[in-house]
Amino acid sequence: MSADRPASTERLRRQNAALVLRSLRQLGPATRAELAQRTALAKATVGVIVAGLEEAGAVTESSAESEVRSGARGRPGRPVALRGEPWVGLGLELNVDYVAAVVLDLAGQVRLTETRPVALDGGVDEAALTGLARDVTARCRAAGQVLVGATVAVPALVRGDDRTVAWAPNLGVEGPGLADGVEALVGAPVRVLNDANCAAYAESHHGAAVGAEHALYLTGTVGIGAGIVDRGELVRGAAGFAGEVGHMPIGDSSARCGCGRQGCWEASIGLHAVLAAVGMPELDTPLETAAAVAERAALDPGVRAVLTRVGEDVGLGLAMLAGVLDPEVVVLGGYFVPLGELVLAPARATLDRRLASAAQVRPELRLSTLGIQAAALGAAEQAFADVFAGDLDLTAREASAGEA
Amino acid sequence: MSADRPASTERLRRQNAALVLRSLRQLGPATRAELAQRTALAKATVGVIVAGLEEAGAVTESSAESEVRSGARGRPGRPVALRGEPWVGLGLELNVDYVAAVVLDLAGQVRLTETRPVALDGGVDEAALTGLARDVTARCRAAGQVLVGATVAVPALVRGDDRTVAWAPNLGVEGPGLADGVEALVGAPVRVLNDANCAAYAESHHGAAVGAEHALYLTGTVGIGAGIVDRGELVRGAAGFAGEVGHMPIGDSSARCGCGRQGCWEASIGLHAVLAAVGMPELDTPLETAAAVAERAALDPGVRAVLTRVGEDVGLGLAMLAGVLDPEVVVLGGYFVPLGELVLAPARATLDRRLASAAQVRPELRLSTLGIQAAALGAAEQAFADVFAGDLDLTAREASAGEA
DNA sequence: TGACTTTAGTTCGAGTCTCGTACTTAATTG
DNA sequence: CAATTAAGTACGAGACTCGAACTAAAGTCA
Repeated sequence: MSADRPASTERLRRQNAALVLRSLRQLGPATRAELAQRTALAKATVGVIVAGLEEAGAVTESSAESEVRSGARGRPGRPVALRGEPWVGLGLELNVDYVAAVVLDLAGQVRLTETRPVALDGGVDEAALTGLARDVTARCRAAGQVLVGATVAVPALVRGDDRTVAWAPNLGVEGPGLADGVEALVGAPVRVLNDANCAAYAESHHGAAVGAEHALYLTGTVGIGAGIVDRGELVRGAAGFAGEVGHMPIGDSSARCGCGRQGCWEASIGLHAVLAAVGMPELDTPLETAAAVAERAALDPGVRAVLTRVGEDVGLGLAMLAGVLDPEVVVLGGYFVPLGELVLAPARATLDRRLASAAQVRPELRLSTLGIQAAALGAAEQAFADVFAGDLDLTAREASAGEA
Repeated sequence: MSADRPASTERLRRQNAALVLRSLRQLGPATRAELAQRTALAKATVGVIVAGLEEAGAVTESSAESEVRSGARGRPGRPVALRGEPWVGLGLELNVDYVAAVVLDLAGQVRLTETRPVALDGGVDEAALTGLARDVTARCRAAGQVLVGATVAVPALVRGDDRTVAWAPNLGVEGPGLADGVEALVGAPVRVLNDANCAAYAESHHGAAVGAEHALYLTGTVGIGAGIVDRGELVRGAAGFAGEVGHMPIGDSSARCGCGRQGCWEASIGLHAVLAAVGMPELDTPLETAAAVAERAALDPGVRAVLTRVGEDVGLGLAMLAGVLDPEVVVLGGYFVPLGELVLAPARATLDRRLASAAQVRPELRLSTLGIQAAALGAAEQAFADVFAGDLDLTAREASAGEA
């Protein structure tokens, strides 16, 4: 029920500044007059806000390039655009077989991406992540960029405090240690989030679910996880564990799952289930493996049949999730991407059959377009969440950081 | 991503006033000094806000009754409390076998409830609802009460605009007609909402889920529906249809459902499934019917076995929902209430077995305490949502309505 | 070429709101 | 009956938004 904090006039200003920033981010550059229309703020107010943002380095007057209106009547406006320069957000991903980093600027442009494979020797390589974080922050600093925050995506249950790793089956990192470590390293506020949540956030801001306020993201490798976006925000649940869909009792009820039970969804649609059914070996990465399966499917009808069965089970689970959450778009990521329509088509068909009522519209099923960097990108975007919500004031930060 | 509207100083004030109102509602009466502490507002500001609210009739100085501090040192404070008097919210429920109304005051006290059975002749009796609405509003007006808004709960899919009934299998009321009709009648803003959503809202504000920011409500009669509360707010989904859980493929996969498919959850745990399994007839209302079944179960182990099986299927579905949504509390309503532990105990056991991971905590399973009026009560509470969110200013309303 | 029109952006004063400080008020304590 | 303590109020300062008036920069048209 709303934020439980008092509102001073200063907060008022931050909120309106954030409103302008959001407008610029979502609808693109605009003159002050246009901004006043879009935000319903008074022209004078917009003028003041833009001046402040300009001084903070958040926006610039985009030197009238492509923005010249052709046959305009009066004085031409000077379009204002988000500036990519000083402010950046850092997204990191710690996974079992790789670590990744994405640097995103305020304008939404990716400034740097790096992925490093990690030796698969039982645990996760936290050192690889901190090393990557150190390198990337150094490079940002060298380029005169200023971090507004960083977020680490991990394949684990993370508490609602956005710091504490509560359960990490494959990682050796429980507790708030990871957040603390990275924070010390990058010198900016750090969040830790579940990777599926981050990927969902990425898809809704940059990927296949742009424009959808209600989206569902399904990550698929060995395990299956979901990220839920409702009203543009992540649904986290009481402890922060929402989206644990891998062990829903769906699909082949006799399939043995890694968790020790039978009938879990991921035992039917996880990568291992597919490999077992088609008799193929696991390659270095899930994406390579899935690509190999897709290649084989082109020749082998048996493989296609397996994928059809998997698609049907995917559809079954999605029908359930669609009923519960009513998303506008469902994005499939992970190993489903290389398999494409081989899985998507039967999933769509099953989804249609199982929708609860005639009035319900089938959510659009799409493949992720962000690749392996989805989670890190979403993490970087998360770092800007406070800025666009008006909780973090770039103007006030000048003291702690010069601009270019 | 936040509200996309500009913030004026007037809105600022409304927000802070709402903050005070919420504090009074949730934490009870308090002196101005205490309020200042609770809200982090300045003492002076609280003074101004309270004065405004007092003038509007929203609060009074609670004549120092039970609120006297015993051995206090300085000047005693005068506790301020929400006033029940002029401002009330109206909740209505239109169902297949009854219509109900609840009048709730600003302080959260129920001022009036009325339930009227309706003849079961095929369709829903919209006239009964409008009649009830007319009577109740008349009585409110006579008592000098002023409606801040009304909400109608219906067993139907309602669009996100909170007005349009999109799909009502048993009702003859599609489109925005119902909202328009009631609005003309009561002379206050009217919303239409799904009944499970309203009941969930009621439980989280007045019932078994008070204090839980994340709750799940399961309504059970012939059909099964869910209401989802995340971060204190209803999760509605893209079209407003979230919570349609009755047709998830769970339980006995061969069970025939009214929707024409097999294996729907409500075909396993709905009232008809129970009656068929125990060979008992349906009585006038689901609650009476369930009470009869519970009575029989005390003597007949066969009936108990059936209810155990139902409980297990309930637990199976809840395990799935708990994984997806991670609620803190799950409240069972409808016909589950009379059955009580007969269903709850096996549901808990199954839920424990099926939880996705060791870190997850089983949500607390509770029975609804609000009875048949849950939906209407939640609807009434919804009418106050704008007030407590700071979107509706009671102070400004003086013009249109005197006070007692 | 030069007045006229049209739109963009700024300046300025008024109005609101919150906040901190100082002050008044009302109780208890010794 | 002071002294103490805490609640509530009055008041001025500061921050912010807003509307209106004003200036700036283009095109239009005679």
